[in-house]
Amino acid sequence: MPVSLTLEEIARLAGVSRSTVSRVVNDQPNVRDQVRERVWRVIRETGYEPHAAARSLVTHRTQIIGVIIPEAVTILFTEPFFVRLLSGATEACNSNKYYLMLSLFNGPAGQEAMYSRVVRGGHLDGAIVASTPLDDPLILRLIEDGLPFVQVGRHPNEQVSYVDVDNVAAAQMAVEHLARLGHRRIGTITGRLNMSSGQDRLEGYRRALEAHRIPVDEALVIEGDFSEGSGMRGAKDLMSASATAVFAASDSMAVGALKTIRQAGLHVPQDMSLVGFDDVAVATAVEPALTTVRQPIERLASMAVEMLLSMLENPSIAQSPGRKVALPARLVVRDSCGAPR
Amino acid sequence: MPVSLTLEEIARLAGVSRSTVSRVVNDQPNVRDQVRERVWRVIRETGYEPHAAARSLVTHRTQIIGVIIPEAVTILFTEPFFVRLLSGATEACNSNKYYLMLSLFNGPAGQEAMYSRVVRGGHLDGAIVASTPLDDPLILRLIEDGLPFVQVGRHPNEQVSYVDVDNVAAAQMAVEHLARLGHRRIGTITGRLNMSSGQDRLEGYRRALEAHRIPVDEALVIEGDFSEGSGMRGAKDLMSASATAVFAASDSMAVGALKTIRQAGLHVPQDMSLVGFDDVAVATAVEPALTTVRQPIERLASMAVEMLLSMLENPSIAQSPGRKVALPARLVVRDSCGAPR
DNA sequence: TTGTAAGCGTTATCAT
DNA sequence: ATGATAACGCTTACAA
Repeated sequence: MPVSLTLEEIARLAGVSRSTVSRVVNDQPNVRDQVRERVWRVIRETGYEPHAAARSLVTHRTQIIGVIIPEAVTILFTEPFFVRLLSGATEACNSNKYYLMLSLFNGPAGQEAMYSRVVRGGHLDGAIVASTPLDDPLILRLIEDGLPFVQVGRHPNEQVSYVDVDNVAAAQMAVEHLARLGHRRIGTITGRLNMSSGQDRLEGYRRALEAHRIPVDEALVIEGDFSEGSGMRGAKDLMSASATAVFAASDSMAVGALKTIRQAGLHVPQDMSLVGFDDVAVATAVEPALTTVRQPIERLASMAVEMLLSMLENPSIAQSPGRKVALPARLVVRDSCGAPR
Repeated sequence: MPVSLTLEEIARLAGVSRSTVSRVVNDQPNVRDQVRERVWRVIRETGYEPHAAARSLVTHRTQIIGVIIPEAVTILFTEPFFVRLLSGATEACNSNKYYLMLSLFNGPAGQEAMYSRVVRGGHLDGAIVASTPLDDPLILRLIEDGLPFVQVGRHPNEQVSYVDVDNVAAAQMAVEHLARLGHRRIGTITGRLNMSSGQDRLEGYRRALEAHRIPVDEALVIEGDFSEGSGMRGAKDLMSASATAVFAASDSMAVGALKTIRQAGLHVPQDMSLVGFDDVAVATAVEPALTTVRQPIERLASMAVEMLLSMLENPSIAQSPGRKVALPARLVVRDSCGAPR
C-alpha cells in the first residue's frame, strides 16, 4: 500500500536516467553537483524511498539482521534481561541503518520450517544468537548454512564469534565478597549447567573458594536452572547443609532463595547472606535489596551487533576463527550480605 | 551467503518449467499429482527455499509485520510487559508464516529517517504499534501512509483498530476491592495521563468511588508516570493526605510506594493497603506480595497480530472504521491489602 | 559525467 | 496441465 514512486519516475521528473538517480541515492561519485542537487530535490519532494526488495534482489543484501532466540532459552526471558538485550541490539542496528528481525523459536512445532525459511530464504544478512545451551544444534546449523552470526554468551566452538560477560571473574568476585565478610560455609545455586553462563559462574565460585583456601563441599553446590522456583528449592537444601551464605547465579534464584529463607523464619542478612547475579529490577524491589553482579547487557548486545556488521563488511574475517570478547561485570553491594553469626 | 538454489534450477532438475515449480511451491492447482510429487522431491532433496526478495518484488508482500515502539514508550519497557508482548506477537506470526521486524524508536535522532525507510521502503505488510501516547504523531503518519496497523491499547481515533484490556473495568474492580475492605480514604497514583491506559485506570478509580458513594478528594489523586520513582513520590503525598489505601496504576509504582511507606516506618497492609496493576514478576518478589490486576499480555499481542493479518487478507475491511476489542483483566488477591486501622 | 541494457529470482499472463 | 515470456524496481557493467 504505502508504495512510494520508483527510480524510473524520479529519473523522469529530474530529467536524468535511472542510473544517475541510483548513483545519487547511493552516494556514489561521478554525478555533477548540480545534477545531484536536482535529483535530491525531487527525491525529497516526492518522499521517494528505494524499494527494499528490488534492491535486495540485486545486491543480495537485505540490511536485516536476525535476533534468534532458540526454544530452550525462550522461557528464561520473562526477565528484563531480554528486553535490554533487544534494546541494545536495536539501537546499534538503527544507527547503522540495519533492521532487526526477531525470531523467537518458542512455538511448539514449526520452528524447523521457520528456521529454514528465515535463514535459507535469504531474509537475513546475519544473526545475533542469544546465549544458547552449549549443545544446541542451532549453532552448528548456522555454521553449516554459512550465515554470519555472533553469539551473546561464550561458546566453545573455535569458529563462533561471541561477546560475553566475564562470568568466571564476576562470580569469583561475588563469592570472594562473601568470603571476605568471614563466611566459610558458602553455598551456591547454579544456573543451568548446559549453558556457559551456568558453568562459568560455578567455576568462578570454585575459584573463589580456592583463593580463600576453603575446601569445596559438594553438598553446598546445588544445581538450579536460573528460575525463581529452583532458587527456592536450592535454598532449602543449602539451609539443611548449614550454609551461612548463598551465591545464586541469577537474581531470580536469589529472590526465590530469599522467600524460602524467610519462610523458614530466618533473616537476610543476619542469618544468611545472599548475593545474586544480573542486577535486574527485582534486585532492588525486594527487601533487603540484593547485593548482586551487574551485567552490561545493552553493551553486550550492541557490541555483538557491531561485531557482526564488521564481519558483514569484511567477509574475509568472517571466515577466520571467531572473535571472542569478554566484558567485565561489577559487584553492586546492597543490603543482603553481612558477617556470619 | 546461505543462498539456496533458484527456481530455475529446481525446474531443470525436475525436468519441468519454472512456472510449474512455482505452482507447486505455492500449492496452486493445475499440476498433475505425479509431477507435483516429483517436484517436491527435488525441493526436499536440495533444501530449496524461494528467495524472499524476488518474491516480494512481484507480489508486493513481504510477509513481515513490524512491531513499532515509539520513543515515548520505549523507556517504560524495562518491564517484562514488553517481552511478553513480543513473545505473544512472535508466536502469532510464526504460526501464520509471517516474520516480525522490531522497530524500537529509542535512538537519539534518526528515528525520522528510520520510520521513512522502514514503512515507505516497502519492508512491512503491516504493523503492530505498542500503546502510544494519545497525541503521538506516529499514528497519524501511519494512517496517512496507508500502512495497515493495529494498536495495542485504546486509541480514540475512529479509524484505528486496537486491542486493549478493559482498563476502566479493571481499575474499578481493583479499587472496589479496597472499598469493600472498608477503606474510604483511597488514593491513587495514576499512570501517564497522556496515555489511554493512564486515563482509563483513573476513570476506573473514579467510578469505583462513585459506586461506593465515596466523594473524590483530588488530594488523593497523584499523577505518576508508571515508573517506580513516581510511585515513591506519589506515596509520600498520599501519606500526607492520610490515605489508608493506594491504587497504583502499575506494579512498578506500587513497588515504589511500598518502599516509601516502609521507609516511613509504616507497614503494608496493616497501616496502608496497596494494589498494583500488571502482575509482572516484581509483584510476587516483594514482601508482602502485591494484590494486583493481571493483564493477558500475550493474548493481547496475539490478538493484535491476528486482527492485522485478517486486515491484510481482506483489504476491504482495512478501509472501514477500525475494529476495537477490549479484553477483561482479573484481580489477583495476595497479601498487600487489609481492612483500615 | 551520463545513459543503455542486462540481470537478480520470482509471479502472472497468456498461449499451447 | 504445462511452458514461454513479460513484468517487478533496482544495481551495475559497459558504452558513449
